[in-house]
Amino acid sequence: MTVSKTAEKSSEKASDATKGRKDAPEGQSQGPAEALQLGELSEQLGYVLKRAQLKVFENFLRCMASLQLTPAQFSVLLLVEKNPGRNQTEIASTLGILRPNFVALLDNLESRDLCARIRSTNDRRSHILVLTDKGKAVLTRAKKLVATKHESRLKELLGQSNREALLEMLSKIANEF
Amino acid sequence: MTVSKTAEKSSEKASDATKGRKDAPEGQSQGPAEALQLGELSEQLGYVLKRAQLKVFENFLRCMASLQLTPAQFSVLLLVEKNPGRNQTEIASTLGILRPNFVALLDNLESRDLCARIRSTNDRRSHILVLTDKGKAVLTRAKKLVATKHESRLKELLGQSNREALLEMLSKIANEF
DNA sequence: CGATATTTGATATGGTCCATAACAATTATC
DNA sequence: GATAATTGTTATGGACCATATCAAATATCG
Repeated sequence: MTVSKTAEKSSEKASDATKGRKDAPEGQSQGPAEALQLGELSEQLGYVLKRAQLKVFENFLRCMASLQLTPAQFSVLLLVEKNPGRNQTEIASTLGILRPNFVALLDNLESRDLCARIRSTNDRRSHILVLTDKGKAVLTRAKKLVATKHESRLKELLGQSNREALLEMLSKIANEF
Repeated sequence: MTVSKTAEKSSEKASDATKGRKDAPEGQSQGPAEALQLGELSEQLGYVLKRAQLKVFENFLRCMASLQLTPAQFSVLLLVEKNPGRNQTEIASTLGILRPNFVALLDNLESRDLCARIRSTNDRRSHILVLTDKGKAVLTRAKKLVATKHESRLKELLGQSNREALLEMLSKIANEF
């Protein structure tokens, strides 16, 4: 597995296909070469899954470039909007983020005035999370960008019914594997 | 998005569902609470994709515990077996691994006598990669483990035809998104 | 041929994300 | 009221990813 993000950044130059290539000079085999055979790799769920995930995140970042939102940040905003009044531990753990790592993420959102921590009066240890007005506005714009530029691309690529089937299968894997 | 691996390590203890919970004590709303609403998050391709990917890798590592092979290492062995005589740059770039990062990965495999670097006689800059006998044997066992414990679980979960459809869609995303 | 550019493997380095331990403040438990 | 547990936080280390740079070897081209 392991698929870096650089992978195919247009590349070309080393893959000119027609380089200076003498015809079988020495003993060492120097066949037509060029493209490698992926073989069983293309049947490995993990390999394909990871490659797809990287591509999707890459595309997501491009779509959100104007709002400067990462997938993680977007998911936090979405979850806080849907579940107002929850504290950091609840939001973080739902997203699978460990509390220590959630601090810097929140610091960022708060410094940009997208999200606010409010000391709970019930339990003065915890911080209630809420979206600021700016946060709500940004999230609204973000949703539109995702819908029109990101998720729409999926439908275009797979078709509506396939898209739903894909999401369902992935959810099943995420929850029951 | 962002889904850590710790996420649900059996957890339970804070989610006892029936803790000491007085009935609406003060002004601050303290409803039944408990489970958060994922909302639109569960419809986000990136979110579900990442969660599924983490689960699959997690399961892969468990299945390969006896052989101590990571997804990345397994993919290298598979690709070297299928494409003997290729150098580091070719193998690495096919997997989307940058050459600098490929060095340590190979060092590991070579130190375990699974893979060997051979100076090419054609081009003495490059290292031809080959599997050692032990590498071939380990890879054979690894394939069996993956087939019987890992990929088999997919069929069990989704069914054969769905599994194929899933791989096809993921490949499409990986290649055309 | 010989000077220059390119390629290959490697090192060093920094960034990001993930995971654990530990702490102060607060709250729960007994 | 003493002890345990929880919350947010800091510090820290590991894994992975990306860039710049290097020496050795090769390719390119005048």
